Amino acid sequence: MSTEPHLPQSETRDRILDAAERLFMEHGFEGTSMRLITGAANANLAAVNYHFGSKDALIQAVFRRRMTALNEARLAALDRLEAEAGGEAVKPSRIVEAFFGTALELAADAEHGGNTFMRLLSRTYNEPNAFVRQFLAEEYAEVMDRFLGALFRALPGVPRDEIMWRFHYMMGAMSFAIAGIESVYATAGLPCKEEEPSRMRPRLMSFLLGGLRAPLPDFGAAATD
Amino acid sequence: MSTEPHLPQSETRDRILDAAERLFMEHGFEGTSMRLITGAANANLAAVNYHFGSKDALIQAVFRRRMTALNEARLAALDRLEAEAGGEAVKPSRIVEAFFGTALELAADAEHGGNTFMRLLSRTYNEPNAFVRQFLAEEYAEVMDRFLGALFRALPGVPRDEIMWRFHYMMGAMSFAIAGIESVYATAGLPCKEEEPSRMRPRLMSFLLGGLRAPLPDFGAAATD
DNA sequence: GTATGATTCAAACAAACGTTTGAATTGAGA
DNA sequence: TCTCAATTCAAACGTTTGTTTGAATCATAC
Repeated sequence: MSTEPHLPQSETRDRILDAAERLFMEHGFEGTSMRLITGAANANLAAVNYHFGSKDALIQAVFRRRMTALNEARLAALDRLEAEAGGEAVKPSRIVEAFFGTALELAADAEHGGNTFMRLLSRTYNEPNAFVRQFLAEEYAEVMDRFLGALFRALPGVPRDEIMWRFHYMMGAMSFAIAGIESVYATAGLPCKEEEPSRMRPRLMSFLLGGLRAPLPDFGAAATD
Repeated sequence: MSTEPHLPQSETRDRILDAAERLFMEHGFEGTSMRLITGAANANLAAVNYHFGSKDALIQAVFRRRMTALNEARLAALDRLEAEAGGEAVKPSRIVEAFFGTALELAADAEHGGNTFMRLLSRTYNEPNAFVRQFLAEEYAEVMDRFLGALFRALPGVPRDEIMWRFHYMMGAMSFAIAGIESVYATAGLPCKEEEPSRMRPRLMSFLLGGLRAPLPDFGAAATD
């Protein structure tokens, strides 16, 4: 109150961030107007430009708010594993657990918006929006370097291309896991009850590890097929 | 020319569909204006409304053009497998090959827009746009029914929930495989050369089958963890 | 040629967009 | 009470949006 200048962290700012996070997840960036955001946040239309400067800056703020914490948690988990291993290579399953488990924990937190954010993040992977992608790539740079490097060391016999692609596939599987199952199966007359959060983690993790451990593809045989 | 009324399948119509397909893939539905589409298609602004009626109708037309063929090819492949099996259950790996292999073949066709469309389709999974989702769900209904049913028969010991989730995960992995790897790893100083199309299929298929065959998750142990 | 239906075109429409403005309102310190 | 900065607000800004219009152009059949 005394040392800090004047950063009441305006309650309005947070309401706008929460509303924007949810609406971006539901309708995308271009599909969400400032009037929709400020309306849902019970704020004046001009509030976004006052607090953030522009819509683009708001988008970045929405990501920055959670992304930093997520990536720090991931790096901390990897640090812990590498410290335990003490020079030895960390087991691949532990590395995968550290990366994707951290994300799933955030996605399981529905009360503080973690789930909303992870669904927004999943959605954003497939939106080649120029500056959002640039922003995400910068945020991910160190994390990717560390985790892929750990996997390279853990799987010295496996080509690095192969590891990167499998990691990429795992990201896709996680993305869909978080997005939920109702997307396509809803109208199909199939039972599609939503996943209980505590079941998602072991379910997905088993699949991911199965995929990671799969035998290497035989390009020679398949190329002529 | 004589029996058909007047359907010259206006060359303009196709140019608009091609341009829209590509631009929707790059910028999303809301991020792509009619002026951008008609500009890229060398057509007049009013041409979209003349040939399709509205922007929403154009979106549906873009999907309908390829989706029907893709799903028919999938069903035909499954028909073939079931005929070969002659009453017996089809091997899970063959079922997965039929569903995802068909999609990958379309994605490998870069010349006639198949690749563009598959990337658009992947992107659309994560866009809960109301009426596009409805449209996709209807298009997928029969295919999902058939393929999941075949998997249920092929894996009688596995809970149906588990099969549906793993199929969903596989869709996510395929989605990311088609979208390409450069999304996140670009700025990270990692080698991220694009995949040669012929290598994508065995690479992804090996991962998918590894995930499908993974041991079932142990919910009991993990729930208390 | 002339008529007819299909297609293209430039121009305009109202609505929604992100942003800016300048005056109100607020709240704490002097 | 007065001050001053932070915040809110209604109103307007100039663009861009999807769509419509009515005349021009094209191609074909008579």
